This record gives sequence, structure tokens and C-alpha cells, in this order.
Amino acid sequence: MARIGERATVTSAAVLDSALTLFAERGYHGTALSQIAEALEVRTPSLYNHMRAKHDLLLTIIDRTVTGVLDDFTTATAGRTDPLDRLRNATRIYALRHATHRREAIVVNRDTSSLDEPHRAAMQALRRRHDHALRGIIEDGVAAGRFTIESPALGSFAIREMCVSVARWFRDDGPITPEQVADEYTEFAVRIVSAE
Amino acid sequence: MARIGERATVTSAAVLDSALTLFAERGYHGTALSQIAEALEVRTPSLYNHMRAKHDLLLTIIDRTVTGVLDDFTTATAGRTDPLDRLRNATRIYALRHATHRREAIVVNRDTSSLDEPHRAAMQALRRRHDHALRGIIEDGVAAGRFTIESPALGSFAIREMCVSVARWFRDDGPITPEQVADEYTEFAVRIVSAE
DNA sequence: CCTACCGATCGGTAGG
DNA sequence: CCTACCGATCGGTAGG
Repeated sequence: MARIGERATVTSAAVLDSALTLFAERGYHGTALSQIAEALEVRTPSLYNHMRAKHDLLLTIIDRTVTGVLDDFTTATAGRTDPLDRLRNATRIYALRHATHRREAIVVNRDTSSLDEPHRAAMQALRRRHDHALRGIIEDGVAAGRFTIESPALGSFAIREMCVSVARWFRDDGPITPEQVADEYTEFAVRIVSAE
Repeated sequence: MARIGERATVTSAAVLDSALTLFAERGYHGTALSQIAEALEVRTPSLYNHMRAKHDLLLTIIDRTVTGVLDDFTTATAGRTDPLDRLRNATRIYALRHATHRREAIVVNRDTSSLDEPHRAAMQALRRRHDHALRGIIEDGVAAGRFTIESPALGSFAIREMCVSVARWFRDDGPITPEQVADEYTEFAVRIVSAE
């Protein structure tokens, strides 16, 4: 960053990135704008050249992330009709994202409830679209006699949440790569639905 | 609670319960003592007759919960040596707790990081004991040739976190009982480790 | 980018 | 249990 004696120069991308790091570490309500400013080596009022309000930082982070999740899903399942193939690809991309975008996932899961209305409801609706899409794959697989699972709803909860939780324990400096996690979790998903 | 015109009478158990509800809903930093007082129909300073500080409410909630998790595990696995039997019982009690003690689980998972040192480290250490115990069961099962799983560590993360997440989606007024969730999740755990 | 400053609210205390 | 009040800090604004 800026050297001693120089004025720091900041961008809105840098503000968002610092907010992302601190929100993930301490939560939205646990982070003061003064801490974001300190990380960027500026005074708090300077942040307002790059954002409208603290709340907007949270909204931008969450909106981009949930939109990214839905885009991932669409890309990963496009043109595929086999339920097992769809499940594998949807799980792999979802787990992979949670290993590679840990901060985003932690903030979405912890702080979406801190959004003001109507934004909170809008973001929850987007998240639910992904939930339903994943559950739909499992229901299709059961209907086609390809999966054996008593409750597709519980199965989709289990698969979804085990992927989400990767963000909480994965370490960038650990011995295992995001791709390895994604592959292993894909196998877990297949086992949970007892694919043929 | 107290009727109009009467003075409210509060206990420390009631303060903890209101704190639990509000911390689970809005997070520790998102909850003001004035909101806890309002829920109990008293003024904020009156809370100090039943607690020492806001921080102590959080510590008490987390300490009781993680201690309860460890006690559950000990009880559920006591006297059992078969890895599959141990895995089933440990998973069932853990999933069951997360359906029946949702608020506690949400607070522990979201706000343990808000604890002051050395309490934060102490609580994390207790949580880790449970993690290691669960992982140990899976490693034992693999060593005995009873389970087939590439990474016991990833398997134990997946099983643990799918159970924890029950607290986030389970509804008391839903169609499914905590026992049904626990049984189904136990089956998922067995599938994840591919028990013989 | 900064200094100076705003009202609101925070956790907590004094004293009864 | 309450009223009255404390210093600290919050997000945000004025003005340059």
C-alpha cells in the first residue's frame, strides 16, 4: 500500500475487498468503518468517496456472490440431462466456489439477515432459487429411479450445507487443493443419494 | 410475562433465554442490551441484577452448549466399540441436538469468534475435542476395513457440518420431527463413509 | 484526500 | 425494580 509520507490512494474495489475481509472475520455489525479505513491507511470520511454507505458494501458483496452461485449452477448444468451428471457438476462447482471464495460465503451466510428490506428478501429469494434447483436434480433422479433416498429435501440440505461449510474450514495454505475438496465432496453427494 | 401496570420480575434464566433468542436472530454484535431488556419488559440497567456484562451472556451460552455437545458424545458412544455403531450414535445425537437446540447452535457457530481471549481459545479447544473424537471414529473404521473413504478428515467435516446446518433450516412447526431428521442424517453419514 | 463535527446509540455505573 | 447519567464509539456530513 502507500508508503510512509505519501497519501494513500484507494479504489472502490479496494474498499470492497477490505470490507469483505473484515466482515468475514468479525461480522458486519462487528466491523466499524474506521477499521476498514485503517486497513486502507486512510481516514474514515475518505471511504465515502468510494461508497454510499456501509450497508451498500454488504449488499454489493452479497448480491455479487449469490448471482455468481446461480451463474455457476447454470453453466455447470447447461446441456446436461442425466441426473447423476447434473448432480456431480452442480456439487463440484458449488464446493469449489466455497473453497476459493471463502470470505464471500462466510459473509453471505452470516450477514444476509443484516440487510435492510427489501434487499434481504430479494437476496433470500435468489438463494432459494439455487436451493430449489439443487433439490430438483435430486427429485428428478429419484423419479427416474436413479437415486435412492428417502427424503430428497433432506438430502439436498445435507449436500448444500456440507459444501457451504467448506468456506469455514478450508485453508489456502493447507495440504489439499480446492479441486481435491470439490472432487471428494462430489463423491459424498453421490453417496448420499445412493446413485445407482 | 408481566401484565400492564405491574412491575416485571425477571430471572437470570429469563435474561439468558432472551439473549439466546436475540443473539440467534441478529448476532451478538447486532443485539443491544436495550433489546433484551425490552423483550423482558424492563429497563436496561435492571439487567445488571442478573448478569455481569453482555459478554458474559455470550460466554455462558457458548460454554453450556459446547459442554453439552461433548457430554452428548460421551453418553452416545460409551461402551460401544464397533466403529459403525459409534458413528451412528454420535451422528444421531449430534443431528438431534441441532434440531432441538437451534438457537444455541447458531450462536456458537456465528459468535464464538466474538468472545474475548482467553475464552475464545478455550471454547475453540472444546469444540476441537468433539471434532477430533468424530474424526477418530472414522479413522478407526477405515483402519478396521469397515469404512471406505479416501479422506477421513473431509468425511468428518462433511458429516459434522451437515449436522450443524440442521439448526439453520429446521422448523419446529414443519412436517418432520427432530428424530426423523436425526435418523435420516445418520443414514447419510453411513453412506458418506460407505460402511460395509 | 483531510479536519472538524453531528446526533444517535452503545455498554455500563451511581444511587436510591 | 427504577431514573439519571457517564464516556466511548458508531455511521455519516460539511466544507475545503
